[in-house]
Amino acid sequence: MRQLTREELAIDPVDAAKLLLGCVIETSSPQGPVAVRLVEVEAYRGGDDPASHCYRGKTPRNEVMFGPAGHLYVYFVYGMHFCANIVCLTDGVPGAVLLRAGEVVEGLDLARVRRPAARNTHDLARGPARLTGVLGIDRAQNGVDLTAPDAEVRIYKSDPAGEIFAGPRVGVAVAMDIPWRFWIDSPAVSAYRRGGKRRQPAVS
DNA sequence: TTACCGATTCGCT
DNA sequence: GCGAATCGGTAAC
Repeated sequence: MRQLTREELAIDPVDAAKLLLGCVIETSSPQGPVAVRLVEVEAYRGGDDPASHCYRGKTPRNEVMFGPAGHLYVYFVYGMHFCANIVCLTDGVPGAVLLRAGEVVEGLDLARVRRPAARNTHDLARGPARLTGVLGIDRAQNGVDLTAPDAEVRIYKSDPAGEIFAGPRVGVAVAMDIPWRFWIDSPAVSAYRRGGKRRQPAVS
């Protein structure tokens, strides 16, 4: 298992999303390491993607997405959760891959301590905010270079992902016809929810 | 300056 | 299956 390089991640977000499936993201902390094998991701691309945070241009919040590929972009949602993205800037077009779900492969005990609400092992990192939860990622890790050998958060290439499935992104109302969500077979893949209104209205 | 709402999760029914 | 918790960015006034 070797660390991914910045060059490998400086590609189109859709290709980066497929590349990252099956890869392992690991965090170091005083309490110990936790590593997660990615089983579900989503691609976001600036310019032509209205759902992307960088669609409307550079702001202090999203400036990391306009920087070098291979860095971590962390943002705060719903007043209580963090979501993590891997930047994959190409040809000046900002893009990122949202880490949606994974399987804990190292630091299981610490992961359980960080997420006591999880019913079982597969629930620990099933969902973007849960994934940042087990890894201990918050605003402090925004902008970390995942390709640096001594970074507190790192990304490793692991076994080939196998068959890759695709579908519309979760919680996103626009571009529903474009399958920018990718996952591999795993019990840790999160449940699909349609975007737009709070909840999908009953079809009657 | 203010109001609205989101790349969500959890607990209760 | 449904609604609350909770706050920063964005757009409108």
